Amino acid sequence: MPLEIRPSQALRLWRQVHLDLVQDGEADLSARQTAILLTVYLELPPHTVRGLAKQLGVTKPVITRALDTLGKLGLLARKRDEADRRNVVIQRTVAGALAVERLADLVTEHAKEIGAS
Amino acid sequence: MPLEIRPSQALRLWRQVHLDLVQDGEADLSARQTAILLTVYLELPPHTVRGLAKQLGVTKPVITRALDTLGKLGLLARKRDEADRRNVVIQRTVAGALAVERLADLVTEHAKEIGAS
DNA sequence: CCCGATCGTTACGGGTCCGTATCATTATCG
DNA sequence: CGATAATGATACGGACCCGTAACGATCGGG
Repeated sequence: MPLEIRPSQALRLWRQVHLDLVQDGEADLSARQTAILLTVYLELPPHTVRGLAKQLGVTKPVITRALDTLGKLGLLARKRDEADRRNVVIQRTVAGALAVERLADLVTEHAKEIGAS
Repeated sequence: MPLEIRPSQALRLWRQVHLDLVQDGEADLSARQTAILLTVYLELPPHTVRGLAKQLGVTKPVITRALDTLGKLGLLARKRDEADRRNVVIQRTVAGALAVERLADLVTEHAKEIGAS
């Protein structure tokens, strides 16, 4: 069964969630960083710099820098692939999992409130 | 009727929309910038720097800088308030309205696909 | 009129990020 | 072997953004 949502509801949901993220002092992630974070947490491993760059349609340095920042925030971790030492595997972290879970709660919560529009 | 969505669906929706925004070469807006943009387009005018700062729980320079960028992108416009010339009124633009509309379509479209999970 | 309050902007030092080009490291295959 | 390919990181000049503090412009009340 498809998820029914009207454009006006979609926008209100989008705004409310972003408002909460800002107000709660969460890290001010860009769309790119968010896309990377969620891809790592939702798609099956392994995740590499090259793979992410291809999926997002951006260059490799963009991914490297985003990983620098997300790593500094503790939301993701890098590990050398021992099988092929050219590769770097991007891994999840406890803090990252919590942040993603929190985002999911935020969305579902605001979705409930948005019923009547 | 409340909008029913499960956490796993919420995350998939969030990822898909962000992925589209990145892939389509849209401006890489931060959470703060998105919150400002949607607030201006969804809430009743007038919008001022001070009012936005209070709503988002950030300082005034944050709003000023975000308006610099969003203005440069053509998504918002500034105008001096002639009644009280200390104030600046933030206004919508055609390009901004289109971008917001496009975001709404993106969300509703992906919501439809996400039914079975 | 003038003095305090209010508004948005700017200055500052420091961090992040951009795209392009180049790099070192590692793997692969003739 | 050695040459080539592939991966992720780095250098670069330039742009953006941060938080704190100060600023000029404007309004309003005594």
